Amino acid sequence: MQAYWQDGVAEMSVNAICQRAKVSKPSLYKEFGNEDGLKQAVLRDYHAMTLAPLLDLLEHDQPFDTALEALTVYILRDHAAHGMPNGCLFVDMCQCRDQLGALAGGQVDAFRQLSRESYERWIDRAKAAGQFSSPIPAKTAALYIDAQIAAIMNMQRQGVPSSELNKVFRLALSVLR
Amino acid sequence: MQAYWQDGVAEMSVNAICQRAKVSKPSLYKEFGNEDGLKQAVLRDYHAMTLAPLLDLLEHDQPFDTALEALTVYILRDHAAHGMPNGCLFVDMCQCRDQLGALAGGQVDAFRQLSRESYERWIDRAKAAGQFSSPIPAKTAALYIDAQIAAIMNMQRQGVPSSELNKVFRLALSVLR
DNA sequence: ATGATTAAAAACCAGACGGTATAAAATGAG
DNA sequence: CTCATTTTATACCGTCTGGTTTTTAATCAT
Repeated sequence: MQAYWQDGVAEMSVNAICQRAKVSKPSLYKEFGNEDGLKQAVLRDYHAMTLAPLLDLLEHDQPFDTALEALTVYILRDHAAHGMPNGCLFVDMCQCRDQLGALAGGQVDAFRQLSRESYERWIDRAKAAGQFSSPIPAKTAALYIDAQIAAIMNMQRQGVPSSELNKVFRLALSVLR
Repeated sequence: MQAYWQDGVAEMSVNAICQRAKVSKPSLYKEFGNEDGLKQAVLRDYHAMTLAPLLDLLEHDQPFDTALEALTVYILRDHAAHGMPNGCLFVDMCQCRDQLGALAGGQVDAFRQLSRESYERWIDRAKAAGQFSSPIPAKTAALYIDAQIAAIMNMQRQGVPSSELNKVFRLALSVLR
């Protein structure tokens, strides 16, 4: 996961993974079957570690603005300070989805749909509670949030300073308040 | 260009390009030197055809809102209706920049910087003319616009319907008015 | 029609890829 | 200690990659 996250899924070969993890190739293939299986396993771990906590923020029974601020803080948190590479492995996998096999590719699709549905339900609940007054359709807002997060992660990996990321992301989300 | 645009730069090999263009491999290498040179040439053509006209919209001496609307229309125009593949070849190349050689990679960097500078100058001019009242720094706004365009192009390639792209993009730009 | 020039087709090259078989080394039970 | 099992390292396989060489075909001025 570390290798894929840091250097990009498209850049890491199975050989390089084995070398870096100090694991023999047969061992890797016994554990994961093939490259596709490895990527799927990595993506599942990454989701549980990084994406699920984000979606979980939205499930707590808190005011929309509070949840939105929590999401903002989570997205903009300093990766390096937590020993994480910059960028988002999931966003990276979405972007090279065509290069993925059936397992990892399907997993990407599933997680993407899950995220968008979570955002949409969240917005719907906020609307029902009268905390989301704008006439933006929930589906559109969900797509919008998803796109903004991906955009920030892309910029983070490109090396845009976090002060700029802060301004851009808060600017983007200001339209939802 | 068509091949890279349609199938993704990371997916197209030199062999596949030759086959598709019905050109012999030695001819291609005589013309472009190597794969990196081919990609650079493609990117230059793509920029002249698709990116430069966009940046050119901003240079006309028209009110900020008018230019913003022209930009919106240009970004949201129907690719299929003009015989173009969905998505943006430049955005694709930015995202797999690490897989590019020195020539194409440098060209990507140059064009990216050029775009952001154009946006920034445009905002600065609008501010000076009193047509951009919000306190957003020009640099941040430039980064923001760049990110929004890339996000729309990514969604377009993912197959998000254009009606949704319209709503999302106009929502994103509404913060600049 | 012929001979020089150019382009294309095909085969070829070394290296890297994903994936596997085989042989050596480490491990654990009796 | 010994034998059976498992893990590892190494070498290997076929295929594909970017890139070249060689041979064949087409062009064209004379």
